[in-house]
Amino acid sequence: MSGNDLKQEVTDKYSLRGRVFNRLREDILSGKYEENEELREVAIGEELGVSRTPVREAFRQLELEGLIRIIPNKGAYVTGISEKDVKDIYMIRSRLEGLAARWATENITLEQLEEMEENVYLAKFHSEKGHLEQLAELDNRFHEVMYEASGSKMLEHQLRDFHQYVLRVRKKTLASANRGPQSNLEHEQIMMAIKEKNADLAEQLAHQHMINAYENMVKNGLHEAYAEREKQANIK
Amino acid sequence: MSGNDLKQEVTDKYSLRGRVFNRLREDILSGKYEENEELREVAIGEELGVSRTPVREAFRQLELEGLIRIIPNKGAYVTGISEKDVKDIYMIRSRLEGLAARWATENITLEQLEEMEENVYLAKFHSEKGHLEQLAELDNRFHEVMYEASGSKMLEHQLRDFHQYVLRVRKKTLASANRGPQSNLEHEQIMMAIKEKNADLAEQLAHQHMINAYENMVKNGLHEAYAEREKQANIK
DNA sequence: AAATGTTCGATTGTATACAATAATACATGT
DNA sequence: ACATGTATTATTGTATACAATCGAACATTT
Repeated sequence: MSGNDLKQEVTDKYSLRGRVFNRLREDILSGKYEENEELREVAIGEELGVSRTPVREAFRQLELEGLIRIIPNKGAYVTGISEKDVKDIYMIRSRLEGLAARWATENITLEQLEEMEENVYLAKFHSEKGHLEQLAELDNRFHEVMYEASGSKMLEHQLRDFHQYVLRVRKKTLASANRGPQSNLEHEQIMMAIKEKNADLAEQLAHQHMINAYENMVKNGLHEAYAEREKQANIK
Repeated sequence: MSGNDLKQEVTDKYSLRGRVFNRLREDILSGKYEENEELREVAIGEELGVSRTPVREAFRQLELEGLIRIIPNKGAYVTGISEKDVKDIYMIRSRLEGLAARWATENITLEQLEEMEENVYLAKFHSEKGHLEQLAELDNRFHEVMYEASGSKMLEHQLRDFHQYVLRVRKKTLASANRGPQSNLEHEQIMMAIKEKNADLAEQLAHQHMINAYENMVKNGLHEAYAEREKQANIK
């Protein structure tokens, strides 16, 4: 590896700590633990059949990932993500996706470009057939390829981080069936700009693509999802 | 606190783990431990008078901060930051600084704006007197205020992370005395754009400001600093 | 009854003991 | 001499024991 990441991945999948970390992350992102829920070291340890040590170490990492908040001598609590945070992330991402598109224009390999083209083509097919799952998968993959093509581990990592982080919110809003075709059309335009080596246009399009995605999310009830959450929290 | 950070700060300064973390971070950033140096748990523990447990937990956090790399069952190694990484970070920062300037334009308070004005004024004074240290301090502070004024904890945290990260490189390059006045002039322009509520201009200026800072760094021997480092590594 | 101590249990923080792993040096066989 | 296997040792990984801290319930005082 030539350059080092700003943030390191947790690659150690097979140590107990790694397993605890991955499991907890998944459970938090999937919503198994709800916001502000307290995580107790022994309870988690017993559930996964390990002692407190690896659990504690996993906690420390989850804290830096922003998934839990540790109050010294008190406890670990699942963090929430506010409506404004979501907006901020999308706006930040819009800038960085633009940069990724620019760099991809400069550095993309033939294979990567071909995968992009195929992606757009396949998405068009699944879109017509109404295959939402495949469409979501292709959407993710399109962005992944662009990140890789950017040739910047640094940027790639940042964007992946953000992407994962907002996954929590995606689950709260409706899967928007009607955004599929439009989103794919935008992918196609980005891909074409990259292919034609028009970095300025690629950046601009990728930037707007993310803003459109956010606005679609708002339209599909981001605010309502939060209001609902508020209400339920008050009941308890 | 309304919104949560994407990445949490390590606030726990008074636990042993917090102290180990902060100490190690400082030592790595200051260059006490060189690139690829192995950090042994017992050795660090003895040096700071603590057992392995808090050291290990600090290690796990430093890994996610990207300052060390842990290879399972093997060891913890101080990570380097490549020449390309530095460039990437500056380019990413340029985008995000631009966004921060935009949001600052929308959200800045009177107090914050006044601090910016005072900052620029003071910097002009110290620049004429050749007070490099105060100038560097004011430079940092200018950006800090802008981050705060952006009103986005998310963005603020990202930018602070990047800023800290490149501090390691700053030490390798010369302090550029002649950039001072130009940099402050750019600050003034950014401040004026914010004051006049011209968000587009503020974003554009802040963006360019960071690119200029990077190019100045290159001119002042970033590449040479790396070449020198290569050479020394080969000798060993 | 309200405010203030106080005790006790639960939980986190740290140290230490033990297990697993990896690297090194050495021995052995070809 | 080279390759391969093996013992040794240093180091990390995990479990557990003990200390410190916090909070809730109860007791005490006014």
